[in-house]
Amino acid sequence: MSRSPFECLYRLEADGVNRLMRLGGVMRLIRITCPTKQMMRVELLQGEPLSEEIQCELASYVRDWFDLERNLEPFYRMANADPLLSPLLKSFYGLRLVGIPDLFEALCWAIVGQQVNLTFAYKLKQRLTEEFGEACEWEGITYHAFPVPERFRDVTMEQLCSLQLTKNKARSLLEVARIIASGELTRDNLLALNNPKAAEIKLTAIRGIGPWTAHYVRMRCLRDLTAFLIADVGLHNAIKHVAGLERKPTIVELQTLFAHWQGWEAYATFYLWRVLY
DNA sequence: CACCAGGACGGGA
DNA sequence: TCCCGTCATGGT
Repeated sequence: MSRSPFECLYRLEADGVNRLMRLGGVMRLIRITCPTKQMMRVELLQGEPLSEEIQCELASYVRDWFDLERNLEPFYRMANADPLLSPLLKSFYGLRLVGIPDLFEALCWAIVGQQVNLTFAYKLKQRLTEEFGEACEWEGITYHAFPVPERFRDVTMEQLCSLQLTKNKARSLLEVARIIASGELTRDNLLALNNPKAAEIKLTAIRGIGPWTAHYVRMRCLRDLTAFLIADVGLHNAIKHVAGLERKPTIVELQTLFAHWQGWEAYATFYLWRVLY
């Protein structure tokens, strides 16, 4: 969670994380801590108590966010026997693939992250969030939530470009907002396809969404662990670093590696990314 | 000023 | 289908 100091959608504080999120149509501020290694506590920081139904919704969001239902033993068995991954287990044992359960947020994050360094990508996300998202203040800190797609109905390309998005990014963000707001594209639809390739085809049909973005969304939102970011510059650099190479790996070398990670490509990628920060 | 960054697209072979 | 030039914009 501490990966980026520029993260604007949650705040780390005293061994826990605070986050503003929409629950049952209302913005609520929640806090998550781990009192013991076996327990995660989710509490409400302000407002009326949650109904039982909304409590369940929140619980399932948190389970999804941190991939809590996943049995990682098979991954660790595979990684232990892998020369590239086994050293990572010592440092990151227990790390789960942090998700982005909201499809619109995941797509936007991937779009702003295309071909720019992460520092700048975080800035773009922050500008979008502060400009169009909801916010609340608690104990002197302002918390922000990522905007909902409906918020972009009357937003123009020029507005987005003034936040330093490129024209292509502005255009595809507005298009994504439109088709999600209209119900044309939903996370449940993509999951119901129950077919990674079909989901990829559906996503890449959108202008501005290429293979990298589609796999990124499969990995972070649809929780498809076979997603592989073969063209990801960050992954290339991570492998170069871990393997002690003088150059970045070739596509063929990457294909060989991914072949060894069958079924856990996304976790391997997520663990490798960690060495960069 | 050059090169890089968690790419996408379109034209041509 | 595959390769390659081009676009685009802040960081370092």
